[in-house]
Amino acid sequence: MEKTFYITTTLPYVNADPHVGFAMEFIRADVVARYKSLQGYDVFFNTGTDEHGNKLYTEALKANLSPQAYVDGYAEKFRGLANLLNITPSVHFIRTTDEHHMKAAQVFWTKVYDNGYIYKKQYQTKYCTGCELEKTDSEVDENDCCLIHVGRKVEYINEENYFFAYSRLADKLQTFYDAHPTFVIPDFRYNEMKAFLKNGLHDFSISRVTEKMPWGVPVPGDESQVMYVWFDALVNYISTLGYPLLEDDFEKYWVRGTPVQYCGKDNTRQQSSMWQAMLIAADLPQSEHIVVNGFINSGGQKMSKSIGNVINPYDVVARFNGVAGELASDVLRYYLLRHMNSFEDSDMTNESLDDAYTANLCNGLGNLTSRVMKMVTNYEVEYLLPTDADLLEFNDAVPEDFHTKIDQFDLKAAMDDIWREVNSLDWLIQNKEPFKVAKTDIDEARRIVGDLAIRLYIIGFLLQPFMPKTAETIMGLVKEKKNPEKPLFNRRN
RNA sequence: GUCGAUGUAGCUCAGUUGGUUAGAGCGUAGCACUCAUAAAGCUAAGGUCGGAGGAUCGUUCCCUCCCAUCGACACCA
Repeated sequence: MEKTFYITTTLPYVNADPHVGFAMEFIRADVVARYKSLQGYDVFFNTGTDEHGNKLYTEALKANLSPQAYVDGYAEKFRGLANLLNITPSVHFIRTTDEHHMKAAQVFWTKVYDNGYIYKKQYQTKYCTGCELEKTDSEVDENDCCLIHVGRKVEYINEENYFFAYSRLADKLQTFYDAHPTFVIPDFRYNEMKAFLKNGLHDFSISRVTEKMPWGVPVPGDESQVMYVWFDALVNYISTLGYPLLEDDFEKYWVRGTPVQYCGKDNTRQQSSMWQAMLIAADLPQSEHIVVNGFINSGGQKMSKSIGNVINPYDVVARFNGVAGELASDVLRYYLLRHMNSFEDSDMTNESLDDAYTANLCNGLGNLTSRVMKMVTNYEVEYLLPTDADLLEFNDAVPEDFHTKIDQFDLKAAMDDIWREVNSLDWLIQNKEPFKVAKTDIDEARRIVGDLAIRLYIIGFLLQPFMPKTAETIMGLVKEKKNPEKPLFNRRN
């Protein structure tokens, strides 16, 4: 039976331009997807956009647009990210406003309802007459006063909502956690989830009154309610696989494909607890791993428009177009993959990006390629390259633990391995001085340079999932024994 | 407040089941080479390993307390 693999990002909520934090998540998932493809897996890679809910509804009204038109505009911006970041072209892009998804969400709801995990209950919402808005618990102080209108107590409004019987799934969730010690990665996030579960689960509301907020998936059999956006959005991870159909792609990728879900740390609970409980309630198998990313700050502060430190992925790629040409997307990929911590919060600035570019791409990888290939062409060196099959195995040509690091989603550590190899090739050239040897013993020089070329090829090979275009360029040059016509990465002025 | 982390060279971080001079990359200064994108290589400067106690022959690495920073503690996609 063929090996299958499933990986998905979270679906970003489309109330703002694509954030570099999501670009990082998207790139990481892409690296794993590409890596698994190289390993011979049949890979299903999912991403998309989350497009329902109150926030988008009110924003659309403000912009004088229909909600659909409003989210259509954003969906394109997010879809464009795939091109910008050179994401593998076979990526599936699902929108929660897709007709199939909405139907799937309704079937999912019905299944959970039939299993007895959805019930109707009076729900008390908080309403600030100053803001003329409903308030959540985090938007009021301990005396139930609005944080914006200080001292003004909110009013309580009773409405009927559907609730999800989360609390009744605690035991099953606990059993699942106990049996899967690496379910959430990294483990400190898993510990948070275990503590959360231990503190006890409360049922939560999963619908809204249509009259107030119609922008959602209608609750099956009750036109007066729409699903709360969380409930509908989470179902995308399986609706993209054809759910409610349980054969074909669903069986192939969800059941057999060890589903991996990437998310940001603000999504840990939704992915690793609530969604898993929902799956149990619908009699469906759990995810295999939830991989949680940290946030990207800039200059030690959270990115925000008012501080003016927001870094837009489109701007970054545009900025490197002039010096790196079609490899510009790889510059951003390189930086986010190697210079951001694999699991914890990281800091990104244009200065550190420029430093990393100059040090490791211009002076490192790019320069190494030039110096090796120049000698290959000058001395007319011949060599035999290893096969893909050789390189996919654990062998001497591949850094120890390289594959393990990727399997554990520590992509930064794997990148560090590759650059250790770049550095050691530079050191080798300096140490063996083939350019001097060539003057007295051309055969020996060819032997040294041939070895360098093979090792450069391996660097290109290993780099494929991380920096696809750069990898392809390097492997092509070594294969064809050609000197690059121009530097891979030009220096910035 | 409760629980959990983190605090190591200018910056980003690694590290030791406790044992002679604490590591890497980037940055800085000097030397030197020419295959290469004035790149690469070598050398150097720079740290009381957050603070205070304790256990130990001995700890940055164990225990206690304190300080600082951060995260989780649910209806914020």
